[in-house]
Amino acid sequence: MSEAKIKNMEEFSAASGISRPTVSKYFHDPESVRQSTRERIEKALERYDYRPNIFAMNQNRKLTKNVGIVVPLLADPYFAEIARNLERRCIDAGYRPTLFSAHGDPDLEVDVLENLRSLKPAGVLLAPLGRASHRDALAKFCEDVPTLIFDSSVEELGIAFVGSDNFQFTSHITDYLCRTGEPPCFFEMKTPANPNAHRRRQAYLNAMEAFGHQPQVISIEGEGWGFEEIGRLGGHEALANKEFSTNTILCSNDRLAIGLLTACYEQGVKVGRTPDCAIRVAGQDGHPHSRYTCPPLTTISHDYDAVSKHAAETLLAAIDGQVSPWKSTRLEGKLILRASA
Amino acid sequence: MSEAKIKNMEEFSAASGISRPTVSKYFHDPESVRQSTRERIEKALERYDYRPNIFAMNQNRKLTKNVGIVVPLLADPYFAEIARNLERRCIDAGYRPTLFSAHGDPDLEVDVLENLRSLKPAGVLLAPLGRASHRDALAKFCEDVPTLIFDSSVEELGIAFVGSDNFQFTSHITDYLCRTGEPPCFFEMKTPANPNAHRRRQAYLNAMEAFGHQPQVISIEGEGWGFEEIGRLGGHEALANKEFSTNTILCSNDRLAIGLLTACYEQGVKVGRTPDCAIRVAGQDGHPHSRYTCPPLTTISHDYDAVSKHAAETLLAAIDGQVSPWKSTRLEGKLILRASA
DNA sequence: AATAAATCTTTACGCGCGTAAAATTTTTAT
DNA sequence: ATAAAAATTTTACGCGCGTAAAGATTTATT
Repeated sequence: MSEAKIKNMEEFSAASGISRPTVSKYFHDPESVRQSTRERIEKALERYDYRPNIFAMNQNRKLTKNVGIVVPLLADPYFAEIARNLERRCIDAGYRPTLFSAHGDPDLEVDVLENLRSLKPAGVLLAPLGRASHRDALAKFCEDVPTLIFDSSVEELGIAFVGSDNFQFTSHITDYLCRTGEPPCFFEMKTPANPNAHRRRQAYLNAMEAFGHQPQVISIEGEGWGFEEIGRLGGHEALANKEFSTNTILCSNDRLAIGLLTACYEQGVKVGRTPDCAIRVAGQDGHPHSRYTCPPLTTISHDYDAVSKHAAETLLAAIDGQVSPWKSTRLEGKLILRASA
Repeated sequence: MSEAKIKNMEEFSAASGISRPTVSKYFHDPESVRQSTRERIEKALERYDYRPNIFAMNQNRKLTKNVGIVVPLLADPYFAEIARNLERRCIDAGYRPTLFSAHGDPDLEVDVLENLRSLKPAGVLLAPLGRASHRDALAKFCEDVPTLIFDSSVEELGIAFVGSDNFQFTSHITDYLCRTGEPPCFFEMKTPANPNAHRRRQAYLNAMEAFGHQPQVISIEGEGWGFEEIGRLGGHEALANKEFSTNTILCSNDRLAIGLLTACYEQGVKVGRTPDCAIRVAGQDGHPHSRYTCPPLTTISHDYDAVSKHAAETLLAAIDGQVSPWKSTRLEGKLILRASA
């Protein structure tokens, strides 16, 4: 394939017959050079597999092509999935995404952002930890780097927020549950990591009132990001104490529901919507795993594609100079009916 | 906190009263300068929050402090978990890890490695896709960059291999299953993505022979990395055709087992080790999710900590110049007894 | 205290590329 | 064909730091 080794842009420009500044311009944006020039460069690119030194590039460019993607917990397949989606969109747009996880730790979140700074990113897609985040550090970061907040909003930080409409989520699934059986009680963490949880509780209360039903919220103890275990332990306790006033339980999120399902199993409580079942359980998020619980989990799913598309497009537009006032976009979810409720 | 802004090492060296080359030396390795010098630098570091420009550093250093961590599928919590572990160890050792996922796609795997090259990494921790990997591209990469292969080995590539002892895994759990009930049949993918699967099948066959039992392997169709769905569909088919010759099923891995459990549920087949259950199901891997299946999954778990510790230490030692011949290390797993078998 | 060894300072160059300015060439418009 | 506009080439400098070499200083050794 390739002939003699090219070690820098100087040599490549000689080999391609195009001056170095023009070659540099080409690598910055291939569309910025005349078509005949572009063709000559690309022909040379096929002969020699030269690629500009990324460190030298980034050192001098005012604006790099780096994009940071930061999620609270990469071990959660929900975030892994959305991160994958965002990553692809950035690459396709000619950027270099780098993936970071706060691993559920607010201090680490700050560390990650601090490290990100040194990459001089053109922009950052950030899903904050939420309640536990060090708000001031996030705010300072957002001032310095164009940052789009997704998944869970922290006030009006960054250039915009893109996420799901938690009110619609909970209203919609509460409505479904009310129409198909006993009205649900609401199963949640007392001190949730994520502000979306509060919206969901409120939406549940609103919906129940609108339907003329008596709401019941079961708030369980537990700290951190081990939601399944928290749901399992809380579920055991709630079941043992017969805290559920109805046979239908709407969980604040799918991971909590997964833990609750395990607790139900361990207590011999049969879950499902058939007559032989004792209770119905539903989740919220459309977690990648929700299809494979036993019973498969009825849930309301994020529109992964739409959220990540909107998030990536908004950030990249802002990077390209499109200034617009801070805006919050919340997309609707889709009900996924399965055997659990 | 910080006083006047420092914008480069020149200014910082002036502020700290230490010459720039010595400061440079300090940032390369703080231990390489006299203690009194180190203290003066670190005192200045507290006053001014200067950090060397990472691009300028990497441009000139023969060896960067970058380490790549590449996994086949980050959306799989098993890999997310081990990646997190490796990441931490690299950071603690003073390196800058960057996380990559091939997202189950061999072409992407090559792209990732190609991109990694431009980061001039001091070393790479690579869990290859396996069977589908473009072997030649991996081999070429391993020649150019110190690469430690983990999780699943591809011949004798890289500086070493660290993973789990699949023979021990399967022998051990097969032994357990034989001692506690009917001997198991083996549930696997016909064309597994991962070479470990072949070892496990072979170990199953060996173990069954050693125990004097008739082995039975059920190889199901399915391509790609959607193991749960493959296991579910294959499970449905095997159940419908009554292919299982015994009431005990050992799955090649936990994700397959999770899918099989879902199939069992959907067919009304009760899983567990109590008398009222129709079959027992066991997995292999100690997948983070295996605790929360219904019933919770009996499995044999990787020693996550030991594997990542050994992997990171081996790579970092090699980076530090410790040359040693290629070596394969396979660590034993621990049986985790739960309700499913 | 004298010598050797280790460390630091000074000086200087190079890495690979971005980018600015002026001169030149090519393309487009009139 | 000619002028104007657009693109390219030439020339030159700078980015922030690594690193080498020679000399000066500090520390360790006897």
